[in-house]
Amino acid sequence: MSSVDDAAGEQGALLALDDVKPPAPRGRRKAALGAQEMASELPVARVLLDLQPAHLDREYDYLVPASMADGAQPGTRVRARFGAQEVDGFVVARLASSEHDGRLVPLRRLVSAEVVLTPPVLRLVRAVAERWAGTTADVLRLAVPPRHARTEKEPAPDADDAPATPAPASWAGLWAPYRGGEAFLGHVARGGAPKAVWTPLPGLAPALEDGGVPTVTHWAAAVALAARAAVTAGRGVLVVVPDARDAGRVAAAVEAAGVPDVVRLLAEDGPAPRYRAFLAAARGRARVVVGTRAAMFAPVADLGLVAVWGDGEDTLAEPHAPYPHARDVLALRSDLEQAAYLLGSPGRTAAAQALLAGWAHEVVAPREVVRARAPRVRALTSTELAAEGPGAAARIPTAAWRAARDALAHGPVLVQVPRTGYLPVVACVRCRTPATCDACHGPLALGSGTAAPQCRWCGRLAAGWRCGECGSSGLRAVRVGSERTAEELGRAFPGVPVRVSTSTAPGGVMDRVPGRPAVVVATPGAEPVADGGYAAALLLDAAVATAAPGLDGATRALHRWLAAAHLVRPATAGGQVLLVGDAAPGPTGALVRFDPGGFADRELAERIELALPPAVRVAAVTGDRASVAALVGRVPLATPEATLGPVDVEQDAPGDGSLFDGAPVRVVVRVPSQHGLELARQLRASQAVRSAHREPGTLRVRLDPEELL
DNA sequence: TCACAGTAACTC
DNA sequence: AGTTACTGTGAG
Repeated sequence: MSSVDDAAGEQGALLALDDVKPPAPRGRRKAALGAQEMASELPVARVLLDLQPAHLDREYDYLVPASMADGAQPGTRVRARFGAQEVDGFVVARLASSEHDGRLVPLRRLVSAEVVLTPPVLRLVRAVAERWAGTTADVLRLAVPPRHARTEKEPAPDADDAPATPAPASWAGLWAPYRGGEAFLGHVARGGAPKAVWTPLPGLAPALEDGGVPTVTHWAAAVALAARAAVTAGRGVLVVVPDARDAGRVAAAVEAAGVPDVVRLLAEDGPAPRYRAFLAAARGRARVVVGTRAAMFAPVADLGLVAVWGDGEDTLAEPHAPYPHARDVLALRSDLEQAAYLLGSPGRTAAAQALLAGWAHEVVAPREVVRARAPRVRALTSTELAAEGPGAAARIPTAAWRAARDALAHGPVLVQVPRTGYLPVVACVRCRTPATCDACHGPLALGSGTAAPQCRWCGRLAAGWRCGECGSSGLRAVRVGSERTAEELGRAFPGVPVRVSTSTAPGGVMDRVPGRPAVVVATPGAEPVADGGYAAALLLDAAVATAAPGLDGATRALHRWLAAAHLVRPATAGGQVLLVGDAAPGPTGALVRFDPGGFADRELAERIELALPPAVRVAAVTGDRASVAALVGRVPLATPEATLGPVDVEQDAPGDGSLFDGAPVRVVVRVPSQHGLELARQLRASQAVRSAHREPGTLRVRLDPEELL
């Protein structure tokens, strides 16, 4: 036994018996062997360790060496011995004594004296782990970014004590058209914690007097005013958005609204800027944090408002265990920290609608206001076009070409295409069997050159492809991508610039385009804002959008269409939206009426009827058959009536074939919402048993799975 | 009688 | 997870 352990052992015994005595070094022997002195005040640190196994998910007590007495405060990063290994952790409390009745071992190292895990965030982390049946360590990894030592040592930037400047006069009254809008804002300004699900009006905010900020969307300006209200009340603000572009837009709007100390927190900026922004929040310098998903855990001090923009975008769903969704994490957080909650989106998910059942208020504008601000929307379905003759069945029917041409005389035209690429999905020309890769069975796509089809999963070229069913070597397009669409539009409108805004386009995703005539081809979520608004938008391949598998296909499609429609001028200014292709009637009608709330209301009613989420709480357990059975077998709430499956699931994502040992199956456990937390607890307990017993195989437990069926 | 594998327990 | 302590059966 090492000298350190020896000393600690005696210290531990002392601690276990009576209250801690300052650990006076007793005897030459220990001093000679290098025993450490322990802190004289609060010599015990309770630590959350970064341990993977579920059954180790609890706190452990360590002795605090005298050298760390001041530094190892709650919230700091430490390293400690755990069994034979040394692991990272966070101090969560300093105590006079421990309840542990074994020996205590001293902390090994104070990694940094920076307090990075604040008490409110710790409470949130615990609540998220519980609610999504995950481990605290997993959630901590999402909540606290990796340390960047150099950034930590940087001198604090000169405190620009820029006082808040007045809000732009032209933005006054942005919330006035909404029922409950001014009330919400006032409540926030008085330091209250109202909760709102908000359907913003489309279009752009009034231009600023000083012209300092170009084209700000109405929603971003409205969010900025809400942030300003909370800051006025002396509290902090957190805004979570789907991507960096939106973060830039909101941050610019908040600054334009005269609010100082705005910080962007984006994972994609890289470790140093990310940690810098995180530290600014942790040190209380940032009063408004605008960021993407991971920012939902940002340690904003005295949080007064959390806002989530773009519910319905899949980037708000955390892809790492335990897969919490920003919408729900922030709802939880707003309750835990008595902060206001604002959920806004062009569309509305069933989950957002469910928040209106007793938790949040709906903030929407009356119909006549919506009608006055929205563009005119037409659905060019094939029945509607039947009279038109040959052009009706085309991907872009004659009526759409005509509308685009007319609109181009007045400004830019947005063309939304569901997919990037040229011909991203191809099939056998004769029997229409989808063309797949011989090597990995991934889908084949055709590029714009004359090159051979290429696998979208493994990248292999399929030169000399032949249909596995009929032997034909000819290919036909099943889907047309943004590149090919841009090419067609360029030919159709010679002299008009065609710009492509997609992740794979040469220029990437564009933030903004000028108000001059141009065709702008974009994939959903990548639409640039046009100065002055688009004269028209064409939403192509509508049927593709609503045919997406899963419960949320229609909701998602409607969201994408509305998001594009938001960028178009009002009907009174000639703005027009054309939905092209036969989509499901539900979302089509909702787009024409510009009514995501009504759609979500019907959607939720249907789910209540069918006992589908979010009307019920659902957990999906995926893995090899034996593991799934064992895990679910220990969950009392998983009664036969509450359990669906197991069903075989195919792992269709490229390259995650090795995730599970055997053929994966999935069991779905479905319980009434009020039993949701208990279900999560039971699943967590069962996973702890599983890890303690070292049951073989691989498993994934997911609450509120986004994709079902 | 000792060996070593399979297993149960523990880690502050 | 990583490690150790502890059963049990088997060859010598």
